[in-house]
Amino acid sequence: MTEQNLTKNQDLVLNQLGKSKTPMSAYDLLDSLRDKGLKAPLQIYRALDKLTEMGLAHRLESLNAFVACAHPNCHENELIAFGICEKCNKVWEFSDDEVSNRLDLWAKERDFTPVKTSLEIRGICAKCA
Amino acid sequence: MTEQNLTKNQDLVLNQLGKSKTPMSAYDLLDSLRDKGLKAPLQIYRALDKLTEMGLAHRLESLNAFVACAHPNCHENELIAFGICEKCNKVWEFSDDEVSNRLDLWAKERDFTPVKTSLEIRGICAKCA
DNA sequence: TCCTAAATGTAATAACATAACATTGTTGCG
DNA sequence: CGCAACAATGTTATGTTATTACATTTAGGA
Repeated sequence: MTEQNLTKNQDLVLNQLGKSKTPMSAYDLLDSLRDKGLKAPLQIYRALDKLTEMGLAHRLESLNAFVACAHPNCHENELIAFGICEKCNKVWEFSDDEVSNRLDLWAKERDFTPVKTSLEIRGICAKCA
Repeated sequence: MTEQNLTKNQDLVLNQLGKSKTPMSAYDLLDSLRDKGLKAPLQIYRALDKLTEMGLAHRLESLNAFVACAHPNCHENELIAFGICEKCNKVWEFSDDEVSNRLDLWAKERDFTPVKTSLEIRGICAKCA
């Protein structure tokens, strides 16, 4: 079970992320959750830290923003890639074993121990083209 | 020839990046270049924009920092990947056709038009292990 | 219960990035 | 040459993202 007990703030943040069709920054989240009593960035960042640690949310490095995991039961350790439409801001989450393998190989050849990989394809989606 | 004529600020920034063994943030660069007359963040950011556009420098999204291109004559359009040691901060720049192909395939299948892809493996290098 | 670890609340500040606008430099063309 | 057009620069102010520090509260186990 991935749905371990979330704390109040974590639950608020994850829910808000889940409702959004596009990535939200920490400050977007803060604005949406003010009426739920959240007042400071740190409350958001702390929740996001835990959620990303648990694999329930992901950080998009190239946007400084966050999304709820599209596959809440996904294996935490595999490489997750994102396609991001720069027009409509929608995000596609995917993974590709071939890609994972090639990157693992690169790492093995150099005795490099991967901790966290980010792979983000920014572009224009079919609908927006 | 990739070494088109750089402007004064671009040249200063690229040189400074080239000297550094590790990525530098825009503000790191600003601090290093104050004695050369640079005073404002925007001067740095503008130079970096052009340099990355030309492929002479790269932005590391997961660090909000920049490096000089390791292969100044590299083809601009191919996918560039980075290994980043979280201990010593060294960066390895590489590319992998297999990975590129898989990502191209993903995009083609969805009529997604890639604009810029970032691929960053953060971890611990052999020396730091 | 009592202790500990985790989570929370709050204020202040640090780090990263851009907007707006005035000025200067460069290029090419009539 | 002289002017137009555009690129680059300089400067101030401001916007956005993220963390430090420290006090307080909560939840769960011995």
